[in-house]
Amino acid sequence: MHEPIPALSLKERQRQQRKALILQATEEVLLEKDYYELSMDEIAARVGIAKGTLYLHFARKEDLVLAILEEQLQGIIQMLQSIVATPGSAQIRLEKILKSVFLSLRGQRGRLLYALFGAVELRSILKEHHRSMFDQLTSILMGLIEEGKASGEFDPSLPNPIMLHTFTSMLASYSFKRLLLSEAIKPEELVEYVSLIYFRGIANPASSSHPERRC
Amino acid sequence: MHEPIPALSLKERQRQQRKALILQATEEVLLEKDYYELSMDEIAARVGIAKGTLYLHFARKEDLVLAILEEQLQGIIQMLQSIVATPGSAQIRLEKILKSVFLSLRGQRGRLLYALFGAVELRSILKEHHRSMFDQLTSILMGLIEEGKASGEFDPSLPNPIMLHTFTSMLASYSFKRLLLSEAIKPEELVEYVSLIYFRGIANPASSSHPERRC
Amino acid sequence: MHEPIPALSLKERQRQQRKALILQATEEVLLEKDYYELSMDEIAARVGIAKGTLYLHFARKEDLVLAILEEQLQGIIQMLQSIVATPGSAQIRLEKILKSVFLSLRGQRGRLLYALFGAVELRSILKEHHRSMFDQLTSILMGLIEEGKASGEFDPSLPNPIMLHTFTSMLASYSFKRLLLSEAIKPEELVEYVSLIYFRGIANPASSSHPERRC
Amino acid sequence: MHEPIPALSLKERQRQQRKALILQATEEVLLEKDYYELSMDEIAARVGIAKGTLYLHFARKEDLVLAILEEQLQGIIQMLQSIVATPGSAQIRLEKILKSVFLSLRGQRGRLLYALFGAVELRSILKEHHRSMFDQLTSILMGLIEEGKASGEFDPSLPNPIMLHTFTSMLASYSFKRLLLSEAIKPEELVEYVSLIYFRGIANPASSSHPERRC
DNA sequence: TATGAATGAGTGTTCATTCAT
DNA sequence: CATGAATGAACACTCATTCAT
Repeated sequence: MHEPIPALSLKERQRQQRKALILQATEEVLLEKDYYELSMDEIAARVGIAKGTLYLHFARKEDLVLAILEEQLQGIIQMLQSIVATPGSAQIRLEKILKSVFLSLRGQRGRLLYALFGAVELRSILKEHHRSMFDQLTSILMGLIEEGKASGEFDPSLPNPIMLHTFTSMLASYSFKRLLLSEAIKPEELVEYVSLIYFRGIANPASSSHPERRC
Repeated sequence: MHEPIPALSLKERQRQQRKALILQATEEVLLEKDYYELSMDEIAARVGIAKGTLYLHFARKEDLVLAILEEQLQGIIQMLQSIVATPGSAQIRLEKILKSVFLSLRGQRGRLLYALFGAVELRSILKEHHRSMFDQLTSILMGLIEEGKASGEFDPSLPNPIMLHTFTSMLASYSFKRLLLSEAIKPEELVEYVSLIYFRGIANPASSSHPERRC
Repeated sequence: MHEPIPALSLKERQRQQRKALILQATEEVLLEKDYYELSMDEIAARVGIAKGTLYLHFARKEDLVLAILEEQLQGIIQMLQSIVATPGSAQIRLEKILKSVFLSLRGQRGRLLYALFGAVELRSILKEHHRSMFDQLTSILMGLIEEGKASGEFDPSLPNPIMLHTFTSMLASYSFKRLLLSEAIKPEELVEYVSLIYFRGIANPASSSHPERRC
Repeated sequence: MHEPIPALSLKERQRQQRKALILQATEEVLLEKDYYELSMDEIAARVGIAKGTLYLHFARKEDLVLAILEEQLQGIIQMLQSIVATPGSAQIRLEKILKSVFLSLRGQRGRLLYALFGAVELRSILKEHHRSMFDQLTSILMGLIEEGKASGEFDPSLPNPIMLHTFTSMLASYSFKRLLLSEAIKPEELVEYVSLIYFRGIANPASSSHPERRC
């Protein structure tokens, strides 16, 4: 009489487990093939379940990919939040974010995200569906930028959206991705120089925190 | 009576016209769908010709898209070259390039290029085929950057590839594209601020050309 | 309660049934059209299933036809083997083979085999794939011929390959096929005379078994 | 006023020449590809004329192939007739025919004929169309057989159709064709042995012309 | 007359989705 | 609930044939 819930939860837990397995298998495949080459057959085979079973968890192929995107975005948001919660100036924390993203580019997560991003950019259905998560993402970064402005680190004459989008341009840059994957440069080095350019570019000219600005 | 050429040209002109119509229709569709959703049936229907006719002009779907990509890249390369040939400092010319690209983003050309770029990223076949054009493109920009370094405009301590890829990150940025398409900002304004950030970022600290660096 | 097999067999039986239906329909069509005119659409329509279903059983059109060829060749090989295992002289058994083939010519099997044979001759892919079955087939006949020679029935001065191929020329003769299908002659009669010619032709002149050779 | 015909003939001659070129090109292609791989495009290209022009000479692809078949059959008929007109016994002349056919098997004519034969056997349209030529062909051979019977060379108890079709089975045998193309045996040798078998098989037992029949 | 661009029905094959078991 | 056989619309591509020039 105490808890019918666990009994339900048991099934539910299995269900979630199965769902997680499907997502995981799909991610694996997505690292090898792109969205259009991804087939439900292959996913089912890799999970070791019947194709029909996939549809008990995800009504459409799209939903499956959407779920992965959501998962990944969630991961990024968490990463951002944990970095934001870190002590240090806005610049230091933005640098950490840059570094974290660039370092992830060679790993699964990074490659997966770019793969998804391509599909997301192209397919408006996907685009619409995650506006809120993207908004969350940008508002976290925007918070940091505002902080930096408030603290006098950043140039107050620059419009925030531009500072934000310039930053995200570099975060989500195919140019840098290619550069990193070509192994022509190490992520740490790239972060260093890109930060140098960006933060010099948005630095508050009135501030004396940058040695090269001193006389 | 002294031109056998026009007679030949008549048929050829019609041929080219038809080809242009196909390319144009394909471009239109590509603005709505991506490469994989693009169907030869739809293109034919939109041009108003039979499907088989498409294949008189392009042996494979790939070739059709490749032709568009080539055309667009050619256009960009020409744009870059004509801007590079313009008088002015490296920075001024890079700014012109930025402006030209951002201004094009609302037009067909810009959106088309982004659409293709997505596909290009995904399909290695396309990637291979146009490496030389991409190389041409980057070497033009690299030339400007080297010029700017030689003239003392740009920070000599920054590695050229990083300066280049930071620039292209902004040129080919989905963030800026979205910002512009959202009509939240005018291209001219965006160019102004992005230039401010980038060129401040890469400016030669030893140079006194930038008023905000003076004491 | 001691058979998990029937449960498995149920689905499997249905599967095999469906497969058999497809093969049968394909055979029917192959009696009317040749390999190139055979269309997956028509087969599906004739079986009364969707086109896609065909591909659950045969990955490619080729495989479908190959399966039929294999089936038919297997049947012939078994027929040959069972006749070879029969008592009697080599000549008697070769005659039985001739009779069996000629009798089958009016039935599906015979006509089907000729239809396939045409395609086999033309398409090297099919040719290669079944070389071993053809080899098996000829080696059975060759065995009989060698037996006949060893027993003194056949002329030892004739090269075996020629005796073999002369025999198969008559077995797989379009001329005889046409003659039989024209109903101008009964298979039994044809066998009788053709045997007379062939075995007189290859008879051992030194042997006294043939009355017409006696003085 | 004497002969408007030559003037017409000039055009007509050109027309026939063109037609011959088309036939020749088609034959060339047919030696490489089979009927279904044969494309009107390729023929036109090889002749060096426009595809539409083909249709001024042959209303359908089928007619073109039919014309070649006719041409080839005509050639064979002439060959048969010229051999029949030769002095010698029926057997000797039939042997010449066998030799002539086997020798041609490695050459263009032979291969072409087999290629056509495959298509002809399968496609009833072609089959119907040339019944008369086939009839001519068989009646020539039948004539020789009757001659041989009349002269006492051949066994009078064998039905003529069977003697005829046994002969054509060997003439048009895929088995012998393969044997010859495999270069396992020389045509002359094959003719020798096949003749031995066939003519021994159909020999008149009452006749004393065959040494091996003597006591 | 000769052309060759245009046609469009037809091909084999794929795959997300459904549903009877 | 899980299955996987069945579906059928969709796809890129081909080619004999037509016909305006």
